This record gives sequence, structure tokens and C-alpha cells, in this order.
Amino acid sequence: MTINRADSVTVADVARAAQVSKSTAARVLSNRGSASQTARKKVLEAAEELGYYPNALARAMSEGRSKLIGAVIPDISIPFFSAVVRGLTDRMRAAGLEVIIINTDNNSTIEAHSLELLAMKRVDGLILAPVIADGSDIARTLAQRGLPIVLFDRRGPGLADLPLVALDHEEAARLATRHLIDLGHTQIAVATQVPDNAARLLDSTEPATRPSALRLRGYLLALQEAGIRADPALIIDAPYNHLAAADAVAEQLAATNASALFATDSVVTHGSFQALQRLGAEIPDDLSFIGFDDQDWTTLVSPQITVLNQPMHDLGQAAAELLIRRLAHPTEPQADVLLPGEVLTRASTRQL
Amino acid sequence: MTINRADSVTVADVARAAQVSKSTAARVLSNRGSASQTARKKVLEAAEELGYYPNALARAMSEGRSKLIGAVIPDISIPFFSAVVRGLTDRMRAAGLEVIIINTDNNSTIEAHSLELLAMKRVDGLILAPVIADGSDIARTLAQRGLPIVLFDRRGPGLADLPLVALDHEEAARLATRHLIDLGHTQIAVATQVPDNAARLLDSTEPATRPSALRLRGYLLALQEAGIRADPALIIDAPYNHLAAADAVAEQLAATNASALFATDSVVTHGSFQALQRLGAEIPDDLSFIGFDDQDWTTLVSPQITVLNQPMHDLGQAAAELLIRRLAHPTEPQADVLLPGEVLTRASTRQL
DNA sequence: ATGAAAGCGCTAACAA
DNA sequence: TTGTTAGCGCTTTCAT
Repeated sequence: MTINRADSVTVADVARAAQVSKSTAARVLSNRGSASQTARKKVLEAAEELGYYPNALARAMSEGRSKLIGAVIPDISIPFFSAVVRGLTDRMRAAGLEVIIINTDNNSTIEAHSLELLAMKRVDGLILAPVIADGSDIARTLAQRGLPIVLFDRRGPGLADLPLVALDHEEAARLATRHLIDLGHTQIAVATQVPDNAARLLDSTEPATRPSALRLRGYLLALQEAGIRADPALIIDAPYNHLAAADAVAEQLAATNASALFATDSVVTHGSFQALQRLGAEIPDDLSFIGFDDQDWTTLVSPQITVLNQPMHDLGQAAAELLIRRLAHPTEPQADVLLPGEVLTRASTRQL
Repeated sequence: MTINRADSVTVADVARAAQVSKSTAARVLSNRGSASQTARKKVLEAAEELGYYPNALARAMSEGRSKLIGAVIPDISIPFFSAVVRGLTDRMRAAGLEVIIINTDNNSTIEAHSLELLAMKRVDGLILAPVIADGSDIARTLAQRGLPIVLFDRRGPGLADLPLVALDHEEAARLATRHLIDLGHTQIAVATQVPDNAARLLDSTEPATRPSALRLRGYLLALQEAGIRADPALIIDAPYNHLAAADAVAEQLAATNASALFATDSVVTHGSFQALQRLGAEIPDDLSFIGFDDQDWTTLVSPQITVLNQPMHDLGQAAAELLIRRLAHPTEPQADVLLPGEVLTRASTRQL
């Protein structure tokens, strides 16, 4: 009964069994230096026999890299992030890297602790979907120390020099809004987390980091391009929680004369759809509706929902690829990667 | 040359800066041995100053445990698993353990490689939702070598002695079926992955490891208890893929006189609902429908769907807890943990 | 081609 | 309370 795996098989054990020196065995097992046919054969047989598994910890110690990547995200149970993580891990595995996932719940204290922890684990690199809040500058510190970091989905404050992989939020929202405009709508409501600087969002100097702000800007831009005046009453402030969003939309939408509604993220899309059901709105006869992210249910309800879909799996892969490139060329500067969204036209939007 | 280590501060660096010996510094930094107030203060200041982060790799080497856990699952992007993983990681983090997630896509070759890889990483323990296929005996080997493993959701063949955390599949399906029986239904169709030994499932000696087989057995059991004869024509073999499942259900259900339908997993539930839409069935007037897993869309469609819900987050936590207990008491035998499911009664099922 | 030996950064047993 | 020293398992010079 070998209960304790303190007795794990080491290179030395293999070497002894193969009757060669430790370094010869090490060479064969790590497939690096040179070794004679006979030595190689003896070592491999001994390793097989003893059931040798190289100790990645020890290897990491001496090689100076752990082959571990940290992924710090808000919540793996959100479909968007779980699809992204799938793309991410697929690509990382192909490169021989494993991924440690940490959920921050958008809490900057948790984020800070997580980053420290991953730094201690000596991860080779980091994918970070930062909490939008100032305070912690740990990410910046780690980056300055030479830890490769790729931002995902959004750029936190003070993280200006790190590369970002994300949906082109602004352009995606512009597409979605233009879809409605092309159908003849002019009274277009939008449900989103409204930032403080909403009114000044079109000033090119006004910063916008959170996805919702960028998406709102895209909406405003599309209106402007079409010569439609933005009506503040049509901008509905919806919390990032489907129940609360449903309440907000139900209440505020009823007071408008909107002929169309655009929800700028998956959670608010969920809430908005519930609000529309509650209001008894006939879609698309009373109101055209375009949501965000192609969730399961959007093709299960009737009418099926037109959505702005983002390439979740690809986004994850792109983030992985960028990080892998940084690992290989640490100094080479990397440009942001913004992937386009796509309107999936279905039955919830129609000509006015 | 060693990459990327130029900046990493070590205990020795701190010791030098604090003008004490390496071991004194190590003692205060790891908070173990004893040290004088003055020494402690000097060391902590020096550590702060230099920005010292302990190297978890080195610590793992000498302590013999990595504080890393492996989670080997079919696919993180499936809502069930992402919710489970959330519960799992929450609990693990609280215990100071991080989780490496690996997707197998139910491919036993990938599973085998993943297990070897995690063994090399010297994870302290493993959560494994095994592919149901014989072949690889790596999990067994690792377990015999003393690596704590907890099975999740299902018990693979040849893994009889490992503890399992799962939904009580059989009982859950029995509950769901009884819900329909209680409403007066006797012609109850079931959509599931039908195992080869379906006909003999009620023999207590007949083995059933895959969740779908256990759920089918629960269905049969409920019928038997109610004195209803099981009708093979009502057992619909549906692939684990919502499109194919929709086709199978649409075709086979039409040929029956069923007044109710029970879908035994989330994917088949999705497909079944599409099939019912395609058939133009009025729910619940033409047919009562009960699905599996409380997915977002089940309350978004109309009528809202009655489902058998499993406690996903709790399942993840339970798996983590069991593994943590094994870590602390490696020899103590552990019993399986089967959590109950619950019928969420909504509008898709009604009195016949 | 092979072997001896020096780390990688940490913990822990043992002295002092 | 401190410091010295010997590992943990692997990679990697540097001789031979």
C-alpha cells in the first residue's frame, strides 16, 4: 500500500535502475542533450518500468518558467466568460500551457489578492479582465517587473500600456443601432449601464473604458451619422442584473414613444425581454428588439431574437495567442486586437 | 540563460537587506519559527521595500504540496459545468487552493493525457468527471499511488473505490416522473440517451454508471411504483446534441399517444422543446413537458417550463469539500455524496 | 557520450 | 533567538 506519494519516482531512481548517471538519465528524459542509443534505451525502459512522471514543479524551478497562465475574470459561470475561457484554454493547451482561473466578482480587493497570488505561483503570463475601479496598481507593478499581461474585454484605468483583446464594443453597438435605423426606426431606446459622462460621450477627448460606455457611444454615433437627435429619455439606465434590469426597463420604457429597443449586454438583454413580456408588448409589431450575445434562449422564444453576436470562442483564442506571442517576444510591443461583432437578423426586428 | 528572473526577489535578498541570516528571514516571512521583534521588523521592512513575493514553486518543492488542484471535466462552456466549477473554485480558494481546469470533450485520450499532465504538475488532488469508456486506467493508477481523487457526476468503469459527488440521478428522475404521474399522466414519454441494457435496467444487479442510464432507471422505477407498464415506444433515444435531439424527438414522439414528455438532461431538454415547437404542440394542453436543469430560457419562453433542477453550485462545493477532507485525512475512507434534485413546478405541466 | 557538481528558492533539522 | 546546512527534483555547465 503505497499511500504517500512522497515516494514518487525521480530521475535519480531511473538513473540507478538504468545504471547510468543522473545527468545521462536527465538528458534522455528531457530529450535535450546527447546520449548513446544504448543509454537512451536503458533509461527509457527503466522510466517505463518505474512509472516515472517528471516533476513539473522542479522543472519549473530550474527552467524559470512554470508553464502556467493565470486568467482573472469576473465570473466563469457567466456564459460569455465560460465560452471565452474555453477558447482560451484550447489555445493554451495547444501551446503546452495550463490555465488557472480566478473569479473576481468585479471586486477589486479580490482582484488584487488574486494577482499577488498568481505572481507567487510564478505564472508565465496573465490574462486579465480588470475590474473597472481605481485603487490597485498591482497589475501595473507586475507588468513593469516583466510579467506578460494581456487585458481582456476592457482596459482598466492606469493600464494604458498593456495590450487589449476585446470586442470592438463601439463599432458593434453602432452596427446594432444602424440595423434598427436601416429598418426605419428613429425613436430607438437603449438599455445599458449609463456612465456619468454619458452626455459628453461623443467628444472625442472623453475617455470611455467600460464596455457599456463604449457601446453607448456606438449607439450615439450611429444616431448622429443618421442625423437623428439623441433623446436622453430613451437612454435607460439598467443595472447589471437581469431582475433589476427588467424593473428598470419596464418602468422607463413605458414612459417613452420608442419603436425599438437595443440592449447592450447579455444580462440586460435577458432583463429587457422579461420587461417586454411584462408590458405585454407585441414584438416586433409594437416594438423591435435587438439584444446582445447569442444566448441559447434567443432562438427558443418567439419571436426569435435579433442579436449582436460577439465571437466568444475566437476572443478567447485571440487573447491566448497574443499572450503566447508576448511570451516568445517579451519586448516587442503588441497592438490591441479588436474583433468585430455581427448582427444576427431574426424575427424580433422589422421594418417600421 | 534564465529568462525573466532578473527581477525576482528571494529570501536571500531580503535577508541581506535586513542584515540577518537567510533562515531568520525565512522564519519571519513564512510566519513559522520564532524571531525577535527587532529581527522581525527589519525583515518585514526589507521585504516590503524590495517588493518580495514568496515563490510558491519553491515552496511547493520543499513542502511537497503544490496547493494546486486539477479539475478534469467535459466542457467548461456547458452551463452545468461552469456553474459547478464556480462552486468548486469558490470553496477551493477559501481553502487556499487554486484550480487548473481541463476540458476533455468526453474524449478518453484527452482525459488520459490530462491526468498525466496534472500528475506531473504535482497537483495535490483531482476532481474528475470521467469519460464513460474503458481503456485508460490512469486515474486508477494515480489513485493507487496516493493521489486523492474525487469523482464527479458519474463513476467511470473500474473506478469503484473512488468517492463520488453527484446528483442522485435516479431519485431525481423518479421525482420528475412522479410529478407527471401525480398529475394523472400514464402515457409518459422520456427522451434520453438510451443505454444498451435499457430493458434490464430494473434488475437490481444490472450496472448503470452513466447519468442518463440512472435517470432512465428512475423513470422506470416511478412507473413501476405507480403500477404503470413501461412502453418501449415511449422511450425516445435522443443524442446529446440539441439539434439531433430535436430531430429524434420530433420524429418519434409524433408516433405515440403520449400525454407527457420528460427530458433527462439539459441538452435534450433544449432539443425537445424545439421539437415540440416544430410539431406545433400546445403546451401544456396537448402535452405536459418537464425538462432537466433550470436554464435561463426555461422561464423566458411561454409557457414557462417545469424542470428538475440540480443544485449545481452546491455540487461543486460538495466536491471541493470532499476532496479537501481527503487531503487532510488521506486514509480515512469517504462515502459518496449524492445531492437531491428538486422539481420546480411551472406552467408546462398540468393535470391531465 | 558521460559524469560530477552547482544551482533554482524555499523549508526544516540541527547546532550554537 | 539565531545561523548553518542539507535537501526537494530538475536542468545545465564543465570537465572527462
